[in-house]
Amino acid sequence: MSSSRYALLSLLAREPLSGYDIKQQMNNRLAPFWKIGSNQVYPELTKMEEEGLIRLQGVEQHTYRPARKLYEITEAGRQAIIAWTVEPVEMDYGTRDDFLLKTYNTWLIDPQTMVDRMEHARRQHEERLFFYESKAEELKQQRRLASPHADPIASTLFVIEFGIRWERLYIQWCEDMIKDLAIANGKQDVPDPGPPSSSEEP
Amino acid sequence: MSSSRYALLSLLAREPLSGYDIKQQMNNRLAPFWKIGSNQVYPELTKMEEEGLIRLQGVEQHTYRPARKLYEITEAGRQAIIAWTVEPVEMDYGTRDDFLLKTYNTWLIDPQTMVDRMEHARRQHEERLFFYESKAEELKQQRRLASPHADPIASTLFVIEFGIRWERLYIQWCEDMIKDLAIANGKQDVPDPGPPSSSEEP
DNA sequence: AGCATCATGTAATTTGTTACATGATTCT
DNA sequence: AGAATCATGTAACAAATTACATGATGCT
Repeated sequence: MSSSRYALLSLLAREPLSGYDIKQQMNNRLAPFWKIGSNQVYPELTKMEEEGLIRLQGVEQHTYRPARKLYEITEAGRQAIIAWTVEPVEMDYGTRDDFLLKTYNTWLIDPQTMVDRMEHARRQHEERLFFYESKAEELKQQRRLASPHADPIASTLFVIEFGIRWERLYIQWCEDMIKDLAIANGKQDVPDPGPPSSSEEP
Repeated sequence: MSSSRYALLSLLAREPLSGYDIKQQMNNRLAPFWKIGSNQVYPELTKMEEEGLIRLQGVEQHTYRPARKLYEITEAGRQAIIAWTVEPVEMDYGTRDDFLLKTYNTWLIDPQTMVDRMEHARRQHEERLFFYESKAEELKQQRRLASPHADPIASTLFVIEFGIRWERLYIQWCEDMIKDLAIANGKQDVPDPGPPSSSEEP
């Protein structure tokens, strides 16, 4: 069974949501860790309802727009998400990141072009870092200090914290590579592998 | 077009390889960043040959076993991988990590169980860290210091360096979460992180 | 004797992506 | 006027996983 269904259940374990809500939340909370399209959300919700993991809590009808179907998790669903969460994971080696793969090809590319790409990547990750940092601030306000380990917000903060560290790492790594390439470029005995010499192409 | 084909080309840009070699190298070099099954490798090689991006360099026949088909990259292939590498990437939010998703559900789980899982994860990442570190040492010996930016080994080191930092981050994050949960778990003893504490379920 | 390695591949199935379709409302 | 938002979904396609199939050799 795909983990995507458990991503849905993980959200529904916290509060009742519609399919639309779920998609939105993926971009605001689980954001960088899980993304899913409507094509997967709606059929999966139907399936999970049939299996009794969730149930329709109610339908909001605004006359002019499609019915908003709110789902809530059932006790069976709760047990299912707990059972899955508790299963030990084997680390997957399959984290695919295009930029990393491209970095592996640095030797094929004019250094200045590569530096440009790395600065581009760095900027993207900086943006996301800011996003996470403000998200984290916001959540820290809401956290119930009483029973932190049973508080969903504390769990969200774990994940956000990971995101923050990940973005910092990415930014730092980009900067360090840029430095390395600058040194290499500086020596300029470059018998370079050819193509688009200076500023821009494709 | 899937990036997987460019993973193949990235390897073939460095040296001629067979489909089997490619699979092996994914576990020794690109390891954590790209994985692929034989079902994708062989058909993709056929397709790329038809498109003129690679060509059959030779076939080694050992009588008793299947022919070993060595492929080499063509000039068209070289241009293709360069063009792809130079294309700016838009950061993808889709990095899926089951453990991160499970962490999001910490609040549902008995803290001690969660701590056990985090220790398990930490151990896995420690193993991989050691692997990367020794890999990096090995490669640093081979690096040609003359023109570092045109040296494929230097590019590999960029990627390995990322892996090293990533594993360190993961380990540190696990440790910090464990500490947090220990505090939450509270007044109890909470022995030092080390012995796999048994008393487990599913 | 039994299992891992080398080496190619195919088949079946599940996942995931991209695009499309509808349609009133509110924001710019 | 035109775009974005809310809200459901479907269809077509692309990609990935899992399992299977073959088969000699070498290692334990």
